Amino acid sequence: MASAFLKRLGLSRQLSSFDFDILQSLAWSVIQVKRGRDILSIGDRPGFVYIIESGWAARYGIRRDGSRRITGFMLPGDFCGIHAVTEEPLDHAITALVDCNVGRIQKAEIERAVAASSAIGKALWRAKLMDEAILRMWLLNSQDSVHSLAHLICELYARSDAIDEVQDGRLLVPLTQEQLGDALGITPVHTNRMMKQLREAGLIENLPKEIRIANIDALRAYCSFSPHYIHLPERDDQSVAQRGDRLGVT
Amino acid sequence: MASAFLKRLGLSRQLSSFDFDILQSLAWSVIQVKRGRDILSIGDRPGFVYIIESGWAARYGIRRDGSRRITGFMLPGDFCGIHAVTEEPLDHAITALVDCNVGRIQKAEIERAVAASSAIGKALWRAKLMDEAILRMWLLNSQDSVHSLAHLICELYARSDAIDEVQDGRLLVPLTQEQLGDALGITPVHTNRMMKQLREAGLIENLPKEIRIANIDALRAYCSFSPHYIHLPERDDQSVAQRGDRLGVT
DNA sequence: CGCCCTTTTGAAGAAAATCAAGGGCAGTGG
DNA sequence: CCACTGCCCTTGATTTTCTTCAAAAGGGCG
Repeated sequence: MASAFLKRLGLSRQLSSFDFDILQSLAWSVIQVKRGRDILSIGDRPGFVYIIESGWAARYGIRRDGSRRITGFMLPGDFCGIHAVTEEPLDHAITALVDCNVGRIQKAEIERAVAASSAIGKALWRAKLMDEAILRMWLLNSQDSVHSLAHLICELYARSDAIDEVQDGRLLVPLTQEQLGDALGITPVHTNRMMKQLREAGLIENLPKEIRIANIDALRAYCSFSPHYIHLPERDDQSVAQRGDRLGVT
Repeated sequence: MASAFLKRLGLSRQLSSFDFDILQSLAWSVIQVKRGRDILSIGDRPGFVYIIESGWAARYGIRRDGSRRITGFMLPGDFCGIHAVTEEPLDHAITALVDCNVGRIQKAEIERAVAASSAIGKALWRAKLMDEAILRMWLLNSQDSVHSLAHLICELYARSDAIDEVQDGRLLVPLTQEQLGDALGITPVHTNRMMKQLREAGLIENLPKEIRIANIDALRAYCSFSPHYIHLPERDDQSVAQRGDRLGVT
């Protein structure tokens, strides 16, 4: 079974080895999705749950005027299509922001796993509640663009960190300014200016399609980011010392 | 058991009389919450699931600058505190927008019901997915204030309609302009001006603490509202004729 | 009656969108 | 190898949208 999915659900630390055995017994397959292609489209009734194995994807909707709004990012281990339990057609689309490997598990397999272990059901709930908490935070945080941008970067850092995709305190965000703007609800031009502000404040470094965050603590302080709402095991609780060692800090 | 909750979960039309029997056997109590009081506060680990029996409530968060952002409305039958399954503290608060009667059911009771019937578990999933769909729509729709406001009113109309709180095609929204503004992320002053625009366009009538929508179809057309995303049985599918009769339309 | 809350309106200022143009870099093809 | 092309980033100038500050009017209630 998909390793990213196992890792993601396992983050809750509520799964037993029995639960992992069940998850590993699920039949799954992998598809490759090129950057810019949709993984799921509006109106789909997939029958599968899709899991990002590698790459970044996003949920989005299109407005009346044709503009796109990204309503959430999907990192490795995140899944979509779980709405299939309700038989409803999807009300938004999912697109690959970079080339992705995407795992698929049939809905019936998921239902089998949930029936076999209430802990797995709870882990799925927990992941869904995290999506919801992030959505609420995007709304709460949509006041001024610079801080929104900083907060979004902190979110992506925290989520990447949870799945061990942060190296030496540095995260590469493989997104264009247009993609970030679509997530913040601002224009690419304005996104650029806000990036410049963060850059000149010494909070991020950025190159084309890359943002580097060297000093996450400063960035967090800048936008009052507190990772609790994401409900993921925060590394800095138990291993801030480790990371400090790696960075040669303190 | 709480009648509003039964009605709400029953909207999915996937519950059998067996399921309703289970729900009705759940032990519950009712508390009264005055307008302006919190039902749940940030950091709470409630142990109960709370259900609005009557009145309107809202989820909200407080920003660094002290301003409030409403991230969702709760109408009769809607519930909160279900996050308790994950043992996480609440990351936002719930407040009564008007005087409310609120039912409480112990978490363990809910878990018993879910264990006894997968249909009940699915109904809870469905309700959560509706919350999420609404959050996504708030983000998608946050482009220009007039249309956002119109869209929000359409949402509240659709949700009220689903629980039979629309009379003769007219809905009374018992919210102040400040409360609406907190939900849209705009100032009360600007909310007022946007209301004026809708009023002068003949789309709504409003008095202090009341918005009347006489012609919902015109309002929906104005902001391109389509109720599908709410995933509630739309009345206009099966009973448009009925409502038309009541209104004397067609 | 007087107070508080809500609504309403005006005027000035800030934030973001829009319009427009130029530059860097990678990949493609001659 | 180099020119061309497309995509992304960057910057400036103007306009629109929303906020902020200020003030006043209406209604309900002790």
